[in-house]
Amino acid sequence: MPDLNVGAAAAETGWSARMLRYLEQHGLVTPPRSQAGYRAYGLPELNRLRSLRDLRRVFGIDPADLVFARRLRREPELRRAVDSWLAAGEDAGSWVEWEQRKHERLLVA
Amino acid sequence: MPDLNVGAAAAETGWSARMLRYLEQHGLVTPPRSQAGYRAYGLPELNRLRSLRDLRRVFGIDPADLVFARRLRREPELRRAVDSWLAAGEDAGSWVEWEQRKHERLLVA
DNA sequence: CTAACCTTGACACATCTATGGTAAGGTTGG
DNA sequence: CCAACCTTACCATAGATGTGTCAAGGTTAG
Repeated sequence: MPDLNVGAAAAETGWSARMLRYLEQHGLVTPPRSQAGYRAYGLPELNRLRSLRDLRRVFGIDPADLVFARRLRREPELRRAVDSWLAAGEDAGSWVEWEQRKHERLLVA
Repeated sequence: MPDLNVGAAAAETGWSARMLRYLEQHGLVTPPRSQAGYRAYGLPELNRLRSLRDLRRVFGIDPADLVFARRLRREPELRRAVDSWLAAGEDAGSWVEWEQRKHERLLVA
């Protein structure tokens, strides 16, 4: 099976040609180009498009989420910051939070 | 220092009272409530609000990003799916992709 | 009791996202 | 050479997000 142009790839994967260009613009699926500049979707890109569609259907995630998830894995500082921020929120009732709060507890009670 | 009401916490952290309620609505900073239902921001919440402000300033992330990052760490299936989808995209020029593409390469060339 | 808080809920609005369409022009295959 | 693709670059728009403000009513401190 040869590479597909944007229209054929759209028909094949259930996206619109417009969205294929949109996804490329955001770096999510970037097919190589023919010499004339035509997008050439091969097996890797087609699989990527299909699984992206599944991700959306199953988990309800949108392209912006993927873009952010990519930032998380490309920027270790961001990842660490976000991760520790979230971790601090999961410890409701933890020892640290209890220690931090007990003063106010006394004052409020 | 006793707990702060929403207005005082806003003044203290640089957010607006409106945004504090908004952040609570999305589960990002959820202070305990007084008996009358007043939000009571203690040290943990104030720190959380300040660091959230820093996260935004330094990395340009918005609340929606945090909400999604929280989904990533709470839903292992989602995390695995997103992670492997992204991993598949980072291997431009990898062996797997080269293997997958060489057929089309031949046909297109 | 009153002023100054707080509560929820609603309306408003700018901005961004996701998507479609359309126009002007290049490429390709019969 | 012509039909049917493709390209980029716009304009439009429905829905979501982020934020302010206001109204009707409860709470609290002096």
